[in-house]
Amino acid sequence: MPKDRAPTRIQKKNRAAILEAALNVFSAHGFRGATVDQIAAEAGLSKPNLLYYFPSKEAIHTALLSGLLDTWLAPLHDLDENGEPMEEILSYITRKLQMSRELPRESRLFANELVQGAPRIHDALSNDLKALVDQKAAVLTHWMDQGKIARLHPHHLIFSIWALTQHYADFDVQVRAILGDEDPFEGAAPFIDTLYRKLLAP
Amino acid sequence: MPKDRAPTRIQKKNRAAILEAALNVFSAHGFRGATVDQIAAEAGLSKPNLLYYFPSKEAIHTALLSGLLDTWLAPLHDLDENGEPMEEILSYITRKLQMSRELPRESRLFANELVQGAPRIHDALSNDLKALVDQKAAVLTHWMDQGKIARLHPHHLIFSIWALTQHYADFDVQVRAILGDEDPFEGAAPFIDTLYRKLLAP
DNA sequence: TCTTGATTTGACCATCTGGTCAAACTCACG
DNA sequence: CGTGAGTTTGACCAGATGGTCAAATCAAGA
Repeated sequence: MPKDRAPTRIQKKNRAAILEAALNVFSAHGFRGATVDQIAAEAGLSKPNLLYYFPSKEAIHTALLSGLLDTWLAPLHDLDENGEPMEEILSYITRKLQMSRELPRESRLFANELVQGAPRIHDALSNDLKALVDQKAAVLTHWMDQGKIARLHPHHLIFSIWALTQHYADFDVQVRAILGDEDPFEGAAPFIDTLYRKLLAP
Repeated sequence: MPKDRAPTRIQKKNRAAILEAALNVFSAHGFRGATVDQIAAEAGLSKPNLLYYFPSKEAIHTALLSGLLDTWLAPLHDLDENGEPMEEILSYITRKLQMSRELPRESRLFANELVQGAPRIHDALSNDLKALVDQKAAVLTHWMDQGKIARLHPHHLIFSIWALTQHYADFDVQVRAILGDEDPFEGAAPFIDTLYRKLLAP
């Protein structure tokens, strides 16, 4: 393990390669289904070499998740209470759907973790995530009080956005098996947009 | 392995116990994350004894999935083209949400399989499931043509129902971490009902 | 009760897996 | 170019895991 100085060129390159490989492998097989050998091979390193950069399989997983959590929650973070309600929400939805298209591995990484009971990120859920969602739920409620959007359970409104957008990344195989050649997102974008325009109309 | 005669009392009991245990373990850890020892222990059998009833771990998984697929798709199957459109759809949604509440293990079993690319049920998706969905999509389209419900992309309408209802089973930990003590389904049922009433109103 | 097939198990095996370690190699810089 | 820190690896290990097998035990019908 290198000293705690500034990371060298090689360290930066290899750490990045490992995290990239780990994202591929963990998102495709889950934590237990992934093997260190597989990640090492995909990163172009030997297993001992990989373990020179991260002390354990768990450490890679943790680094990956915590590094991506911010990215993953950024769109919700950006929901601006001073913006135009309808526009803010629809733009949040658009960004989330875009992330499902462009970052499906990240979506499946979290999906894998959550569906198995989130053993490694339970704390982040009950603390950071809950706080963020509660705060944004308050913003939504405020907009409802003002009559800017229809009155709905704010938490379930947020859940519905997550469910509808992430479905296309998480269950990609199923969606594609059913749609055949049709591009899922081509139809999903207008469908979801229509759905929320109707749902939120005051 | 017993002969292919009618199963004995003991065979029935043990096969059922194994499938029940396997449902617990596979739904909580995914295929690779589950171990035969764990399933055997949960079924109250020794590992060799379990392998006397099923030839391999994979065989248990396959038996479980194919045995549950019908149950899982029954509500969609029951969508009646001769029924009242709005009522049919809302009752389908209600049944799906109820299944999320009452059969969360089954939901997570399929979620685990799907999120990891459905390596073991890919065929069922592209054949049976696709056929069923296409057929029901045609029914929905017919109702739209008649002006009984709003015109929407029928496949995405079905996806949205799956996403919104199964979200509560598959991502249960997350939902509960955010809602705290509040019962998720208490709020989910009216939210989803309202959503589809607004969405489908012609 | 006896017999035969069904059931159960302890012991065992090959392979996989996460992780270690000392030795070898490479790189940057004085 | 020499040197010390940084990097890489072959060999190895302990425990987990899926699966096998012969022998022992059990159950039910003749």
